Amino acid sequence: MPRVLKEYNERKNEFLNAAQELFYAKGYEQTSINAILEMVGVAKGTFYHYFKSKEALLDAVIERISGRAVAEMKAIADNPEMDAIAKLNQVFQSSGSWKAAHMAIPIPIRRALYNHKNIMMLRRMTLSTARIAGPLIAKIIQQGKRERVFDTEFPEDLGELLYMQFANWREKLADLLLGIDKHPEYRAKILRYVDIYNDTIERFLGAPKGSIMISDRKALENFLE
Amino acid sequence: MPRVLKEYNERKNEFLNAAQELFYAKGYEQTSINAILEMVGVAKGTFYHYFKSKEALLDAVIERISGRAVAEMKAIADNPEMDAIAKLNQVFQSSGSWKAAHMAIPIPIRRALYNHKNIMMLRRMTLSTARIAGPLIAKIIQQGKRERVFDTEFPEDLGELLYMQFANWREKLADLLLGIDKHPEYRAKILRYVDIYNDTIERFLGAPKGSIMISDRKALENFLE
Amino acid sequence: MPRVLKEYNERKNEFLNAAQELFYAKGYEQTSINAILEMVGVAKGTFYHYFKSKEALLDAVIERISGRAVAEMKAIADNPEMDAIAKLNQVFQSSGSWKAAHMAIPIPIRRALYNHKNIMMLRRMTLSTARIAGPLIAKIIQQGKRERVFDTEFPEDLGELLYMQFANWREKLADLLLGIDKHPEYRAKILRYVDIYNDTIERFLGAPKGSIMISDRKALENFLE
Amino acid sequence: MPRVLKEYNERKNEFLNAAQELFYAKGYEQTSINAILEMVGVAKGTFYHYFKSKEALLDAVIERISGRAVAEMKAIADNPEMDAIAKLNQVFQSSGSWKAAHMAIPIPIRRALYNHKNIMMLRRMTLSTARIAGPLIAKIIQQGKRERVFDTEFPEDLGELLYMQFANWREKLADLLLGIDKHPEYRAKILRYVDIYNDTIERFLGAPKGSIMISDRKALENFLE
DNA sequence: CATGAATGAGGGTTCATTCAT
DNA sequence: GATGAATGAACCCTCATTCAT
Repeated sequence: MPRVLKEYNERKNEFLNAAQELFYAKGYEQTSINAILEMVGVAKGTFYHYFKSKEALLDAVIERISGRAVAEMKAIADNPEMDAIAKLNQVFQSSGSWKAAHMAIPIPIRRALYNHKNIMMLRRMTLSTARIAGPLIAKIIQQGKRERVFDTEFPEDLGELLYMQFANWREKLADLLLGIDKHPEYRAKILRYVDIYNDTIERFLGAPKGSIMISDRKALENFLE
Repeated sequence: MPRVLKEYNERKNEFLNAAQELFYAKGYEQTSINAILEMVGVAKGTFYHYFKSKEALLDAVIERISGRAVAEMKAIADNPEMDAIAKLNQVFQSSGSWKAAHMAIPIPIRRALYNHKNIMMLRRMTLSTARIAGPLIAKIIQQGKRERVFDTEFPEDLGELLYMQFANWREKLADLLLGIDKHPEYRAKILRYVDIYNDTIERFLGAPKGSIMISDRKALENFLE
Repeated sequence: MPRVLKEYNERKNEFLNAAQELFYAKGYEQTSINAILEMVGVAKGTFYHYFKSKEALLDAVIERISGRAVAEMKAIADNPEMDAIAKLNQVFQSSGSWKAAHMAIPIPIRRALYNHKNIMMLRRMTLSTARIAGPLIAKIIQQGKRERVFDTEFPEDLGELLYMQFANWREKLADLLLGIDKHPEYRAKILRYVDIYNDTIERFLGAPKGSIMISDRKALENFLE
Repeated sequence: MPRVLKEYNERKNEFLNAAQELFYAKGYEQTSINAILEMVGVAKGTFYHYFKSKEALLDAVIERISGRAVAEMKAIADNPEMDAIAKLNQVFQSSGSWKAAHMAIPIPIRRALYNHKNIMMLRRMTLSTARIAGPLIAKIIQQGKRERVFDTEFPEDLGELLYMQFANWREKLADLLLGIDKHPEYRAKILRYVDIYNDTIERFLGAPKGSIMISDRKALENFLE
């Protein structure tokens, strides 16, 4: 194999990209270092210049993903011009994870991502993100209390709980989406669930009816064609 | 090793028992067929008389567990003498999985059970149970509507969603319980979460304030000593 | 590869034999499990039915070798018909390790055995043997004291020390033997050393001049042709 | 890493120092070039400017150590003012290797040094030293013969043999010292061995009783507190 | 002289599964 | 039904060494 030299961070990113793609597609346990090596196109030993172990690679992948997700959220949460409801809706709707996980990703990969062999990574990503996203969302909720659109006694706790709820909803949605071929009735079910879900969040926060559109019904309807 | 002959179903149950214990304690991937064999006290080849593969064993374990959980629920749901609220509270509170998962199980095992290496099995158990428990709970909700204690437009969907919500709560609770040693403040957080959680369910169902005690605050308070 | 079934102990012995030969010839570190497998003619996984690890195999090899050496010694030491001097001479002269290590073994293997890459195993064999041989020899020395042919204050300690001395001498001798091609003068040196060595042991034990022939001069002279 | 230029020999010495320390502490095989590089604070490729291979480095380390040991001995042996017995006692007692190996070195390092994984290097050092030290000691023995305090027929051979004997004794002593924690009775054993050992050497050389104190009983007694 | 990314053969080990007995 | 020796692909990882810069 001809030797191709690259800068440290460039190669490291190649590893992260390859790993992320394969972990998504086949699951962490099911992805061999060999497969990653092959995708990056380097020799066996090269891996260990960049990561101490396979597990360290997983950590890095997770950290990168949740880091990116949080960065987006942070930008929204810190925007001084938006009101709390707009922020909340956008934090989730525009969340890279949402779009990325559901719309843009090709179906076979999506199918793999939510395969049960993959749950572990997904869960760790969720938890890792929640830890940072929780306080961020909590701040939005507090803003909402000041703006008198939210009414809740537990703004801090709700930040994290809301994010977890979102993550679970996302998984449920993915599940249903992937089952549509077999169960056409899922189409209607999904739209019903969107309503229930948004409604639930409103009750959660004591927000005005119809204000929360964490999951965008319109976008979904379009997607369901 | 002396050859011990047993009835087909007896031996099969021994396999299921051993597998369940080990899967709980160490996770599915981390449990080798060898370990199961050793626990059952039987030779290598014997395994394949009972299960086609390791994966088939997992399926059987999951099926058995969710079958048991559902049987308990069914008995409660079908009881003609209870009102809906009592049924709902008891379905979850007395749910074998709940007690089993949190109170009776020794800490190290609980720690293992909720380790992220184990999530896959837990998730599959939850999904498997939810599929059957959903309609059961839906029936209770409908009874509640007839009794005018619940007020919701989506009784069918809520059955399943409620169960999933419960499962997520259970995981979150386990997480917090296991972290108490390191973070004493979790003690207070857990009790706060119980309130939030019960409150959430009430809003979910449009139930009277204070009626829902899916998670029993008193029991938890005692447990937290 | 066609499957060949053997009895547990037979196969285990095949492993021990192959390992011993290869460890001797190339050293422990330099011998790959693969090489052993190839020599035994079985598949990779088979190894781990018999030994928990490569290190466990080394332990077993060492134990077997020193076990055999000691068994021979024990037979001599326990012989009620021999006097102490005869026993002492025979314990070492007839010691399997001695003959095996120096006379019968083909030169290239002998060369390898005493290669410095191999010292570790040799040393462990020596120590392992010494631990058991020490008390055995001590008993002979005590018999010698009773027979008034040995005169020493430390019969117990001398048992072990004598064995170690012997082992060192054996190594030195091997060294010289292997150097004979390059240094013809070693021939004379070896014979001189035999004398010195036997003399040393006599002084060690306070034995009569000429009584000790731990290393057999005659045999060596013959060998040196 | 900033590039630091050093004089050839200075850097080479840094390599030797690092290697010696690590070889002692972890054994040759167990020490990776990487670890040495890290300790020197220099990049991968640099190593091969100074040593052709890892083995060449070991050779250099051994050569340097035995060179130093011999230099000390030589100074004593060539001292025209000392008598043979004083020289002999001092050659060993003051031998850097002795003090270094037993008294000054911290226990964990000593434990490592005499670990069986390390024997190969130790043995090579001993042999390498013995080759040069032999004739030196032989000269002292001959001086002793002239001074009529030694009485032996083989002064030349005894030089080397004496050194080897010393080396073996040193290893045995190290072994016992390291076992003292577990076996308190070793304390007495060590002192007994010192006596036996010195006595042995006297008989070896035909030296007056009590003249030889190659191992210093007093120093050891103090050390054993 | 020095760097450090890259090599790649090879290491020991695991384990679900097969099959002759 | 049960045994357990045997399989072999695949696993993760190590490390002395090379070489473009």
